[in-house]
Amino acid sequence: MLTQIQETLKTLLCSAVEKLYSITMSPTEIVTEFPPRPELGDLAIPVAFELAKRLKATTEKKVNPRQIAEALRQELGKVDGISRFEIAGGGYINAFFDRSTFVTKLNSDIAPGEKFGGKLIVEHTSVNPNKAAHIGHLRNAVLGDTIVRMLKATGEQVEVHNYIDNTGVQVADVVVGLKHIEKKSLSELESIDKFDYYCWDLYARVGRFYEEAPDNKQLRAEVLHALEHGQGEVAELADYVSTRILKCHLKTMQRLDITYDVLPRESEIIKLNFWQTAFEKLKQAGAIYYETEGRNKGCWVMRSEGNKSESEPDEKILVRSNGTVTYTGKDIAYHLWKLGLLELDFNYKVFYTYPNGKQVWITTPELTEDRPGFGKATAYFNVIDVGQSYPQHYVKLGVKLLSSNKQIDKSAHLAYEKVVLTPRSARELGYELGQEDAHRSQISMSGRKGLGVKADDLIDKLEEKALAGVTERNPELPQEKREEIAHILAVGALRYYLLKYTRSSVIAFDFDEALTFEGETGPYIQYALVRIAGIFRKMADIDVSSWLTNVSPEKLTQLLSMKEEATGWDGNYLWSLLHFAAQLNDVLRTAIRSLEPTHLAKYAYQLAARFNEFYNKSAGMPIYKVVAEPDLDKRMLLVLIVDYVRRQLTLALQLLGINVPDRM
RNA sequence: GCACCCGUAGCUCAAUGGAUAGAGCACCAGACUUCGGAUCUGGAUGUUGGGGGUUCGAGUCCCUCCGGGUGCGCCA
Repeated sequence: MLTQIQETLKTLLCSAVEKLYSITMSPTEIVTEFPPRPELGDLAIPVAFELAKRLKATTEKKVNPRQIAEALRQELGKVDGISRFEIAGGGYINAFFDRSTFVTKLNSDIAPGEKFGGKLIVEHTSVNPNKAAHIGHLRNAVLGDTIVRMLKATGEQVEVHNYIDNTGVQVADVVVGLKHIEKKSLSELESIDKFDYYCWDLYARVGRFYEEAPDNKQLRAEVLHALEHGQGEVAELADYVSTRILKCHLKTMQRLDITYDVLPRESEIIKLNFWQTAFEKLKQAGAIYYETEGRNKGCWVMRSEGNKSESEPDEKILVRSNGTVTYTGKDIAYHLWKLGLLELDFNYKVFYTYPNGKQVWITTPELTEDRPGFGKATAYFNVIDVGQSYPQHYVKLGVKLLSSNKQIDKSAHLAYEKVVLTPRSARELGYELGQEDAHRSQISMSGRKGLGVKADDLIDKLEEKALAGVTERNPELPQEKREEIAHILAVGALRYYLLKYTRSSVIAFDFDEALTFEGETGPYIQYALVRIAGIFRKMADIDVSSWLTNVSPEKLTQLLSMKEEATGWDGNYLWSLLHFAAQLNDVLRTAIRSLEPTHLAKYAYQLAARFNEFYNKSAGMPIYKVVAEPDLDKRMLLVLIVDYVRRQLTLALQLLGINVPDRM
């Protein structure tokens, strides 16, 4: 309903603006906001400020925004669903809704906004398959997964990729460790439990191994060389490592309800010569240059136009002087494929089946019959840490140079900042701080050093703590049920923790903060819904909808605006709660526009806080006792409000990938 | 040296160029014969790092300085 009113007003204002000022605006250009205080109205439109600016620019005349607002108000006249307009402040047009109409038309549907259209590819997680995932990887996966949920909710077709760099240095290093430090054969690996943890430690040992003797690093080059050809014992070992670790990662992410559609591997990109085709296309399009002199002599490079200085042209090497292709080169080839610009396709096979039956596909070197139809997207979104902005810039530049499709321009690098450790959390992990680190406020996690909070460890701790709380409060529930609830709470706590920060904010990981269930946390929001569930357990067979069709608009309006001294009933207060609950769709649009799930997370928390406040209004003076309210109309309205809050809040949490228990 | 990000309450963080800059944590004091206290109410904390500019309006945009982080690989 709220969204409908917004769209109606925007459209009407566009024609009013056209008529009065001969200025053409599109509805999307008209901004609406919610007034800071409810007395000011239900919707504020600052369009008069914008018009004053434009009029000044074209006619040189200064016009008072208030006059413009007043004229627009006259032109709008009477609008359905709006009881009146007021001009406020410097020139806001504030709309007051017809409350009874609004209440009868409440719905919890996500209204599709401006669609991207076609298929969108979201790539996230993409952890090197050589060790256990840590908390930083979780930030990536949770961000990506939430974006996926948001886009799908608005009706977009989304394909989820998790890119697997199975032939890179990191996998090679673990292979060096297995072969030269542990001296393990392939058959001996099978019996190792928690293989990702085992490799976590081994990887750190390899780092030290390289430092012990400079010659040891030669071993890495040998392994990498073997991986290039993709055959032999070393290649088999590497394939075993990356495949088994990948399974570990999938299971870890599955704990947080994160799944993928397809797992493209670097080995197949190499084997199928994606780069060769991409290379030819880039050359034909004049997108890359062969350097004949200078420090990059003998290399093929891509230049970033308009952003180069005399001394150091801004460019990225795609082909080295020895003829080998860089990672960025391969990434460009992969992205050309993503967008259907390569005329080549992978072979696929099913890699893993989730408990709900959903299948994940992986690319494979064998020829297969299956053509699941991956790729050929209109735009891509890459969730990759901010440190890779430079190569990501060239990836986008590359694909744009090879396509005239404007939609591709909407593709984006969803850059996010790292998760780092506070010195305290590093010590809690048993890490001895060196002299340099001791002064720092934050300490980077490092796979090479084996320093980091492993994802599964953290989830275990959260579940353990949640279980203790659930058991304390619900001792009568069977163990299995309590564990199920504890899991839901743990996921809620973790996902909210990772989403409450904006992407550009560095998260300084702290165990106490991550493990709390009080205050601004996921379980706080879940708790509000558990309380609501409690209310409805006591009101099983209530029929609000038939009441709603029979109650008079006058009565509804009265209930939602009157203030009773005797009982404390405040209709305006209830209206503002309802109004806030109706803002979900608006918030979702903001979150998608900015590709910033934080907006949604903060909103969910605020809505839960509003409800908890409402719930506690019964303290001291029993004002809004839903179950015990003696007056039928009042009781029905309270049920309606609580039910609406429940629907909207549940939806908001679903978008964040957080489930709701009925008890906790 | 060049580029990007950050700097907001004691701490951790919010705030599509809009109305009186907000939350959580921590601290203190409170909350009914509970629709569940993982909750709520109250307390007080701010020259939004400094300075200049743009405009009806700046935490937000521009310039500059200070402080912190990251990138600027023929690594991935």
